[in-house]
Amino acid sequence: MTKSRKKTSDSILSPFDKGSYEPAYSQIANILKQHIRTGVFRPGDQLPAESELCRQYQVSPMTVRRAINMLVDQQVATAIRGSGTYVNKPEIGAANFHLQELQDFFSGSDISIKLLNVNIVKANEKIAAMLNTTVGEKTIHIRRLLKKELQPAFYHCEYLIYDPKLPTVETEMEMTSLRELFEGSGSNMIKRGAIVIKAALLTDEEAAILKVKTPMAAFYLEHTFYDFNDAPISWGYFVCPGDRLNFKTDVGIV
Amino acid sequence: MTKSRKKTSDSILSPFDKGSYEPAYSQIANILKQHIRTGVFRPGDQLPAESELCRQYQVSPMTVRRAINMLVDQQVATAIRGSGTYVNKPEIGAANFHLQELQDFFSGSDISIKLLNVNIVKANEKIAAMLNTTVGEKTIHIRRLLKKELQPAFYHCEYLIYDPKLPTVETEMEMTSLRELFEGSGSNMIKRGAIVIKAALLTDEEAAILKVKTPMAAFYLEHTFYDFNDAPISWGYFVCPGDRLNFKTDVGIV
DNA sequence: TAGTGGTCTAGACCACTTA
DNA sequence: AAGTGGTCTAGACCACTAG
Repeated sequence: MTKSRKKTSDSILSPFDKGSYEPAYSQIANILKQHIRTGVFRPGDQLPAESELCRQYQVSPMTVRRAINMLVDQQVATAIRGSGTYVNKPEIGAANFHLQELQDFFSGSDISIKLLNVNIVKANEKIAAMLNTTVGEKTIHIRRLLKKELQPAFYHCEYLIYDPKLPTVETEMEMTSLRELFEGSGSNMIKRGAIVIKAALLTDEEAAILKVKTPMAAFYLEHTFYDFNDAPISWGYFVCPGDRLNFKTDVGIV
Repeated sequence: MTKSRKKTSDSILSPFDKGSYEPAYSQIANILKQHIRTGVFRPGDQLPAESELCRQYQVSPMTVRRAINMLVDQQVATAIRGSGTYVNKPEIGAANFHLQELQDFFSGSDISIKLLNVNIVKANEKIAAMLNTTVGEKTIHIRRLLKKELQPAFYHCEYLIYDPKLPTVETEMEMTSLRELFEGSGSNMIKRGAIVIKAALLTDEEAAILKVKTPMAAFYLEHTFYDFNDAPISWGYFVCPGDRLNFKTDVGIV
C-alpha cells in the first residue's frame, strides 16, 4: 500500500510525506495535534524536545521550530525556555471570536442591501462625540437594511464626516455589496478601526425595520474608522436581533 | 568565512538595535508597522521585497521572512507569491475578539464568587440534549454569582455529568477563583470546548439575582466541554447584563 | 526571464531551567 | 553540567507572477 517516493532511508522514522505539497512544518504540527487529539499527549504533558523531533522526522531544527511555533500561536501548547513544551488545557479565556465568520454567515445566496436613506444631518451630541467634532457640524447619515433570503437580518446606520474635498461620499453611498460594507471605504485613507460589540434592547424604530417584536435583545456591532491623523472619519453600527445571530468558536483541539 | 563579532558596519544601514533583547525579526516587523502607521506605506502599497529588506537591515532571509510572517499573521499585510507583499486595508471582517480580555475585566481587585447552590438534578430535555444524555439522568447543577466591587457582575449556571468515578465533582465545586472558572476543570480529561456568545433577554430570575430591572438585554456566554471520546462533560453559561460589558477590538494598525 | 515569496538545511550561539 | 527552547546565519531550491 505504501508508496515510498524517497529512496533514502526513511519510512518508519519519517511518517510524513516529503513529496506532499503541504510543508513539512505544517505536517509535523498536524501530526502533533493529532496525537493530542487522540490522547497520546494529554493537557499538561510535555511534548518531545525539539532535538528529539529533529531525529524523529529527519528535519532541521528550524523546521521543527516552526511547527512548534504553530502550536504555540494556536494556543495548543506553551513553550517554556529551559524546561520544555507543554500541552495546554482548554480554557474559556483562550477563546477568540473572528468576525470573518460573520461574512460567512452572509456569504452564499439571496443577500440584498436596501438603501433606506442618505441625508446630510447636523451632528447631535452623541454623533459629535463619536466623530470628535462639534455639535451642528454637517455629517452624512446613511441607513441600510441587509436582507438574507428576503428576510431583514441586519440594520446598518452610519455617520460620515462631510468633507467635499474627499471622494468618500460617493464611495460610501455606493456600497451595496456586503464585502464592501465590511471592508469599509475602498480608499486608502483609513489607518485603523475600532470595533465594539454590545448587547442592548432594540429601539421601537429598529424593531419595526427588522420586523420583530419588542422587547428584543440584539447585538450592536459598532465601528469607528480613523484616518492617518487619528481623526475619526466614520462612526456607525450594525444591529442584529439576538435570535438571528450567534458567535461561535472552539478552544482546545478541534 | 570569519564570523567574528563585527563591531561596526551596523550604523546607518541597521536602524535596529542588534544588542537589544528584542529579536531582530520582531524589531523589523515593528519598524515596518511603524512605517505603515505613519503613512510611509499605505493600504494597498507593496512592501519592499525580502531581498531588499535583507540588504537594508543586514540580516539573513530567514530573519526577514519571519518578520513578514508576523505581519501576515497579524493581518497587517498579505503576501502573494511571485508578486509581492502588500499592506492590508482595515476591514471589519478582520476583527478578532479575545476572551482573554474578559479575564482582564475581572483581574485586579475586589472579585468574589458566591456559590448559590449545588444540587443533583435530573436532566430535563434541554440539559439532556446539551449533554448528549437521556432525560432523567443525574446531573450536578451549580449556580454561582460573580461580584466585582461588591456588585453582581456575572451569573454562572453549569450542569455536569454525574459520574462518581470521576473527581470532577469536587474539583468543579471547589472552583472559587475566576481563573479556575475560566480554565474549567483542573483535570486533564478535557479535550476541547465549544463557546457560543448570544444576546438575549434576562429572565426574571436572572434579573433578580443580578439586581437589574427587566426588560434587560444580556450576553450569554455558553460553554460545552468534551472529553477525549468527544462526549460532553459539562454545559453551562455565563450571563452578564449588556450595560456592564462590551467586547472591544481593533482592525488595522494600532 | 527576472523578480518575488515559500520552504528548508546544518549547523551556531545564547538564555534559561533543572538537577 | 546537561538539557531545553529562542534566535540567527548564508546559502539553496522551488513555485509562482509579471513584463
